[in-house]
Amino acid sequence: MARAALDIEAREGGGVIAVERALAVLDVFTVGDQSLALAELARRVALSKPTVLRLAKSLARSGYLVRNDDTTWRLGPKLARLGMLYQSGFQIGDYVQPLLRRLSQATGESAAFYVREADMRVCLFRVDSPQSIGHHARTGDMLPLNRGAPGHVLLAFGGQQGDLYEKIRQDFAYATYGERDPEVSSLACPVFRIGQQLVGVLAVTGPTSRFDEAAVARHLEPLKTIANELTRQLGGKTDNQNSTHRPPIDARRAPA
Amino acid sequence: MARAALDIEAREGGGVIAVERALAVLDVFTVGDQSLALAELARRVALSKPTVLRLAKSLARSGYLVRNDDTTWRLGPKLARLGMLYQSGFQIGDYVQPLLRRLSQATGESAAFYVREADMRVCLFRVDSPQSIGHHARTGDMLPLNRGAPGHVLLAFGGQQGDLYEKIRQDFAYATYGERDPEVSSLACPVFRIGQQLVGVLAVTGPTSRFDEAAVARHLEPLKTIANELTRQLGGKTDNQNSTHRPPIDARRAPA
DNA sequence: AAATGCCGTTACATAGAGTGAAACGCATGG
DNA sequence: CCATGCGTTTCACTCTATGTAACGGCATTT
Repeated sequence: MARAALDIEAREGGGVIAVERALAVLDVFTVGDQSLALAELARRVALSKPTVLRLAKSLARSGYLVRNDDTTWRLGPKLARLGMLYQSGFQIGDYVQPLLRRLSQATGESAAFYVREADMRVCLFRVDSPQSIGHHARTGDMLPLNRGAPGHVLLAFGGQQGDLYEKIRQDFAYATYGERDPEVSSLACPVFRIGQQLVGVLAVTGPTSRFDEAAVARHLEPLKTIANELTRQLGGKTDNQNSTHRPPIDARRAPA
Repeated sequence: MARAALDIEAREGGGVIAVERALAVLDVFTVGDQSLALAELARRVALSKPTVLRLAKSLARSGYLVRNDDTTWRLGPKLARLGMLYQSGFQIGDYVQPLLRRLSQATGESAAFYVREADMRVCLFRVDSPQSIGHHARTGDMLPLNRGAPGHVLLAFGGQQGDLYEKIRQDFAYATYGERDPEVSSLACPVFRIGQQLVGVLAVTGPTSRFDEAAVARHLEPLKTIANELTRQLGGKTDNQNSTHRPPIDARRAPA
């Protein structure tokens, strides 16, 4: 038997080992690999080939993998369906997507919408700028909360303690310059729904090379305007100001 | 033990029962249900509550489900990531999406791109018209090949026999009026890549009420123009005509 | 107040499912 | 022509996955 650490965790966590192994097979697919051979899958998940073959067969029978004619495997269409269902469960796509397009057009940069998911942030929607370059976050990407402007804003309006987060709660905005990825900088604003509950953050993202403080100052107004519009559409109250001026201290928002 | 028919199939197919059961748990989520209770999941997959609880725990540990504070379950962010990877594996999104927007704008209807996946067609990309109404296909939806214009066109250029398909191969287009869903009509054109290999079909879709033969005649030219442009971008050869006139018989395309 | 029903969860004994080593035939390439 | 690596099948063994039963909590009903 394998006795891998992950198996023990699965069992002790009250889970099913075979299931987590199968999901691990899906997880080894990354942006680079369109199709993977059985032996390659087995190597990446550190399981025997017969075991991975059985798991892959079951994944394929359910539409989560597809077996190519050359016996390699690729991800299956069921994942697209469920990915859309995950997205649409938030019931904000109809509002967010058009505004992302406007935001991208107004700033000339890429625009994205992030939600918090446990101790991570997920890029729920994204509109690429025509001049988009390099390695940026894609829809569905999971990134850390403590790196990058969107993450910090999510933390701030999730009630995080600290001077930095106090300041973000006052400004209703935050910018980072190459913090998570040296080549990527971003500016983010919170979005609320009815009851002033945090829904997520709207962000403008661009390459650090052209995304300096002057650019941030330029992008702040359209971002705030559109974030406020989104907040209004979702039933939340706006912060009554969308200029680039330092906002007055606003105590309406209480940490959770 | 359960001895369900699906379990026997899984085993005899050389698969892993527990895995297919877990995937069945994901499959019970549909557009309506944002979050589901454990008991409801157990009912839908016809398994005992302890079993489903263990499966759900494993699904959640891997990010395929999320446990809400009220102990209900919803789909997890990993599905969005893998759904995007499935899409991007086709390496056509950068070309298709802008053209779908143009097509939707030119016709005033929704536009979609379908690919064949075994004996089904999958809506790989979709751009909703501003006047979109009712129940239409969504990105990731799996639909039958033998119902609806996109399905028939995929069959035709997949080499299907029959007078109907011979005609579609001549016209490079086909329209259906409420065939799959009485309220939905559509017009579809094939798209090819290098070597004249079928990539998928471009389609215009609208409510049957306003999608009559006159509308199809109006939409045919922009659809063909944009389908040809896409084919050109993907390295395929176009059919040398994009008018609404009956095309001459063209024998370049051989059934697979 | 008591009772009922349904929820999510835990414990446990048992059946049998999942497992990997070994061996197979088949390409591929040195 | 051998060597290597591929996908696949077989098979005996172990331990995993399973459902029943029972628990406590929470509404709603009686």
